[in-house]
Amino acid sequence: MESLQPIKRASLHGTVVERLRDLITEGHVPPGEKINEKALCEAYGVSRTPLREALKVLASEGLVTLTPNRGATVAEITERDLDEVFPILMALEGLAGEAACARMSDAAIRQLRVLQDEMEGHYEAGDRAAYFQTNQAIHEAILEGCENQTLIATHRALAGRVRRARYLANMSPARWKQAVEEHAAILWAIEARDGARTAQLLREHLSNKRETLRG
Amino acid sequence: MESLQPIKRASLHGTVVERLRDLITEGHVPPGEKINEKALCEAYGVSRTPLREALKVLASEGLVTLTPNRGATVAEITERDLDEVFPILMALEGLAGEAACARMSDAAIRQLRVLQDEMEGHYEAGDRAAYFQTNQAIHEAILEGCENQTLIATHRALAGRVRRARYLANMSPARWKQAVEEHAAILWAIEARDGARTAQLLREHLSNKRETLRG
DNA sequence: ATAATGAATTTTGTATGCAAATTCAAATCC
DNA sequence: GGATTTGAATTTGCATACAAAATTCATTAT
Repeated sequence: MESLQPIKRASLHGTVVERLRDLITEGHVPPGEKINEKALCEAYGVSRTPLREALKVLASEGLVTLTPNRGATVAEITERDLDEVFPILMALEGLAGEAACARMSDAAIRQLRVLQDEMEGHYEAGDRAAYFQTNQAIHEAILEGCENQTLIATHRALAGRVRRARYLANMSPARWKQAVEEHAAILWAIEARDGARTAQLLREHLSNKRETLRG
Repeated sequence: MESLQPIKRASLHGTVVERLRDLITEGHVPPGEKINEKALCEAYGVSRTPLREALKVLASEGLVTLTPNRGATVAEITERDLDEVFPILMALEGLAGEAACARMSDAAIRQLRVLQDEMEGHYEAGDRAAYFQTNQAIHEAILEGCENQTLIATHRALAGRVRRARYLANMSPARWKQAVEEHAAILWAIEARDGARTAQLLREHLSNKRETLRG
């Protein structure tokens, strides 16, 4: 019975963390931008205490930079950061893909196929925003498939840091086509439950993604 | 000139984060233990504000559990947590070992040899505490060697969660001997700058470590 | 004796207050 | 005119205050 579930009382600081995290990872606040506590407090209608707690958490996630006595800024993403993060994402997604092949239900894999078809539709239509979103959903679904909450959380934190960079990057038509094909191959490997191949393809896919982001 | 370096003004909450993190990862506070804010405030001589900010950060690192309106407890480590964390640590340390082989200076590798000899000395002497500490230092030195700050930070956060478990586990004499031998092999691979082999050996070493913790 | 009730106490979550540091700009000097 | 100084206005960091929730504990009812 749903009515017997514990009522989720969202704490203010928790809500603020989520709102701010979305704001930053979705790219609505440019990197390097100063975060004014007072202004944000008024915008959200909360006092400085929960806001500052949220900023500390986001700083530990690497989304904001805290400078003593100077407050918070949205963290910048350097080329070096991308060089650091992508090898880790490759390792993590490879690991997740391998586990997902072993653990995902057939139904979950069919759902992945639905997403893939949907994404190919966005590609055909040339809808970059929708493509990007479905792409994101596919990567997350594979991660969910590994059923390792720690891996999911670790990946999410790192992926969040570079999501903005991926938003901004506009792929060439050739690269876009290639990316869709890579995704198709990944899905075949998953449907065949070939863990090693899935891992390998995911790593290559991410490696290529890194190259398209290179400035 | 040292006198011209910026004076590092440690923020209170940052200091509290470090102190509390050590307290928990070193196992001085048992998992599940309730964290009383008032008591900790008095012990550290700080007010609740910086302490609570620190707790939020540690919660996002997975070291403490925050329950709405009920405060903080030291996070428990379940077998399932270990099953989740170790595969990730294997992937991360493998990645770090591979990079370290390519990037570490000869001097740094010689320093690693010093640590290895030191650790073998502790093994001969049967000094588990000292062995554990040097062991830790070796793993950290390899991580440092990869020169990937993001990888170092990600690894540190995950390793911190299971450090307590490793403290508690007492290896059998046979397993202890094997662990020392594994470390020797890892160092040979690093000295030969054989990245692939180093990665492989590190993953196996961690996999074995996981097995000794089981039960 | 045990369980249930509810008032007193403690603890938590958020807001506010205050001192120190930083920023910005007008005023000063070269 | 441009650089430098100085002081008011912000802004930050920490402490404290207060309301809501949870816990404790004595009291009552079964």
